[in-house]
Amino acid sequence: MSVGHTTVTTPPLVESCGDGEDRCGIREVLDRIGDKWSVMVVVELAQGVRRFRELQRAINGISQRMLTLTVRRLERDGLVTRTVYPTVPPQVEYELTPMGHSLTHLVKALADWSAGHHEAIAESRRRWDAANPGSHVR
Amino acid sequence: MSVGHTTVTTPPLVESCGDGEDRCGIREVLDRIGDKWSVMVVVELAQGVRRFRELQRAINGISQRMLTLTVRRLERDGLVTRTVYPTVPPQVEYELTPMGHSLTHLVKALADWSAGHHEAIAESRRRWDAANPGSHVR
DNA sequence: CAGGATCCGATCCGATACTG
DNA sequence: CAGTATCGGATCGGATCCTG
Repeated sequence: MSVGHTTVTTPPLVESCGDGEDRCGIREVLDRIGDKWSVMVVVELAQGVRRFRELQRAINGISQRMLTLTVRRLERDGLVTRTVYPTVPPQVEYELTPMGHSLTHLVKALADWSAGHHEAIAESRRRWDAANPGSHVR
Repeated sequence: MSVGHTTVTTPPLVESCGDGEDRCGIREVLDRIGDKWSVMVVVELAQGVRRFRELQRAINGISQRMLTLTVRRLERDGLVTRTVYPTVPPQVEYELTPMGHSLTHLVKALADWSAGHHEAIAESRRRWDAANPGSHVR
């Protein structure tokens, strides 16, 4: 029990964060899955092997360019394999690696937290926006 | 066991993702904590109440402007409370709300996954970059 | 101390056109 | 089908100056 005037402080969430060098490595993940499309690709590939066009059709709104960039970066990071079959027309299959699959647990946790709080967040935003009309924040 | 020529497909990771409307709500979280500084602020505030300058000193490299914007958005979403003491000079304290604290679990999971895979990712990148010299990806 | 306002370069991303 | 290449608008974020 903390008594008296001492400041209540919980132990660090992670070793050393907040430094510009990202020692805790969180930024590294966020730079990969924090972008606009990576999570969607991971979610889709979590259901099985997919071809390029299949991915594009499944992920509403993604452009050809962004899908290419996204799967390439996921491949570079070892989260996705890219298999080219020398047929005509060409056929390319994408699949999660074991590391990619381990990431789906995190994505699931993300989705669960979202589902559990997005209503409270929306409500908070409504109140804040009503209390701060014409704010540049948002 | 799946036998024969049927495609192996695992059940959906989340209900309905991949649509432009983000029904699974993942984007909502990512739009908040996926930016450059929010996670760092949450990590710092997970340790206790902080004043504006304390946050800025703790988070290496963050500009005044971005700290302001970041805490304002966190406040708007109901993850952080902002308490102004009408003293001179002014004193403003930031603190995680219960919802903000619940988010730290997710951040912890993020940090753990990062720590467990960042070496494998770095290695994968080295190999990919060596195999794809002069690529525009990255 | 805790910001608000402004300027401006960097990056992201969509649209479009072209290719093996 | 599965890309690559290029252009341009929008957004992000840093630097700087100013204020109660």
